[in-house]
Amino acid sequence: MLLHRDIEYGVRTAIEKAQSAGDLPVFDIPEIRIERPRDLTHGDYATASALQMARLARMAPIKIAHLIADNFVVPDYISDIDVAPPGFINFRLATKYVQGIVDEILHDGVDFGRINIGNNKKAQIEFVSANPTGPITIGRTRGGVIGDTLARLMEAGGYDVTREYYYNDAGRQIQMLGESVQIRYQQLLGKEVDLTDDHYQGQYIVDIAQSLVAEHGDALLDESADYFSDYAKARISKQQKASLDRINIHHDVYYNENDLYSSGRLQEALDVLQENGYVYETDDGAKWLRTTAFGDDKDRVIIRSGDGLPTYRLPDIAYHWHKAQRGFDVVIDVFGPDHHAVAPQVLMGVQMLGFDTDFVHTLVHQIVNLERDGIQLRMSTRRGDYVTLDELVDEVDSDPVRYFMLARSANSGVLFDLTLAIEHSDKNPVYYIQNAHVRCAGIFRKWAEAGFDADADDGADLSLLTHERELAFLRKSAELSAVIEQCITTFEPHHIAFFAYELATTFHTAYEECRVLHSDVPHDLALARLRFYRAAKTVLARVLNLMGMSAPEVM
RNA sequence: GCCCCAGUAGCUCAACGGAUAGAGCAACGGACUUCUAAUCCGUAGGUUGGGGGUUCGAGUCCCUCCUGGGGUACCA
Repeated sequence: MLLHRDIEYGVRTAIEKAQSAGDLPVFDIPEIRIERPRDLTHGDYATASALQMARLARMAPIKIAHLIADNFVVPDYISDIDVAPPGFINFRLATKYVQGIVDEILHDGVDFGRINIGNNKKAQIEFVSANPTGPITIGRTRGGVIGDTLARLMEAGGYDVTREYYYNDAGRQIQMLGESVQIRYQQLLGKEVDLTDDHYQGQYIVDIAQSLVAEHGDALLDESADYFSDYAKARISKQQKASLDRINIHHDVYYNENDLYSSGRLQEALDVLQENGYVYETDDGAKWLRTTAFGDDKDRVIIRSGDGLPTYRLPDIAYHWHKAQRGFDVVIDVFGPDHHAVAPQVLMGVQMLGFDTDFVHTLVHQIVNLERDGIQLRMSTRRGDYVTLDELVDEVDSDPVRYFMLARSANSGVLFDLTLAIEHSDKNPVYYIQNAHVRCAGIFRKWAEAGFDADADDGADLSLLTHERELAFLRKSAELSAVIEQCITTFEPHHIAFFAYELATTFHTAYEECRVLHSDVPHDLALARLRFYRAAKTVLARVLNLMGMSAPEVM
């Protein structure tokens, strides 16, 4: 249950009651925000709504706060309500309720924290969408982690989520890919040909050419560049999927750009744009989209002058047009900083086609830099001098990649510390968090080794869980639903990473003082605590899973 | 030039217009015959880039300037 929603409802009802009794003047009640105060002395939940309403009510905020508190019907999960100057209202959870969170966790298991704000609405998240012209880079990796984590969170929030990858298998870049492989192939067979600056320079192109030589010898010398591009993109795409699999990222739909051509959808989009009067042609034969009508700086070319081929914008517009037609309630595009400028233009195009684009949210993230031993690595995407996802996973493993790519606001850059990421110590948040789960597992191992029944904690007396630190962990656990909600409504999945760390901190402090297998712990208390650690293990695993990370039994 | 992002503790970063701006690392001082010290407890550290404004209340909103990063293709 989302307690803050329930409290919000209670506050609203209290205000309405005070209004109808004539104690408060009648006004439209503004949005009531229930917060989780940082300071424990301010309770578990708090609201500043009395302060916000002071002007509307033309009354002192402290007086309004008291009226709300007096009219608030106290649910059984709340033990205390305080009014604090200048007009805050603080709510404290009842200890019995907090103890009962153990049962709630064990009952819900891997679904703990699940909420139904999505109501099974259809959501589509497009992420990674790297061109099949090279390996997945660390920049794309970040988009992948952000997109996949948001997908997991939205599933936990009751959405029907489709993970989609726009597979760019047409156009000039693919042409360049084919030529690059062809030239390398010819070079390997002794021909004197050279790459131009527009071609792909990476070693992986040579590797692909070498495979072709190994398989076919010189039999492909008369093949067109298309042959080479078809081969290369299939092979690169397969490798991209394998790379993403290493960090637990999988897509439900690969949407091929080529399909936009073969289905006629691209032509249809162009026709409708023309019918709607948003396209004009210049003397050189280029066709322009009148994006200035929607506030753009200048109009944009959608059909090139020389060969009459579409620029990337037209298929992008046709693709998003199709997204609008496919009936998604919400569409999220996860883009890197190199694509952020294009996004508005695409949405303008969709609007020109007659669709409202409010259902689309563009989530732009900033770049990733690497540092090792405190020294930042210099990378340049041009010349193929970049670090790939595979190299990163080879060096630091999957879990640190997932965590560090996530644990920053998308608006901030990530400075990925390669030295820290592989460090097995409390300095490394990845191990700090996972170790909490390992410590739980350790208790159950020792319990079994001591010869006790594995399920001895069934029906344990949870009212014995009175240690402040145990209760603090349970309070923190109960915040998971609100964190999931926050991540979804703000499109900011990084909050779950910070929550995971906070959860681990409250765990470790409890673990320090609340022993199970210790001679001076009474048997009843030991059973209650075993129950507690069973719940803790469940929550920790749940949160790690939401982040796409593993929950190890031993480290 | 224009657009986007950032500027918060020595460093890396949080903070849904609210209470004394928080964590981690680094620094300093403590705690292991322990269910894993891969941990815990404590101390210190700030004019939230500058200047205006809105508000009962601004790191957060508005204007302006400065600095850094990214983008500004008939490539995607």
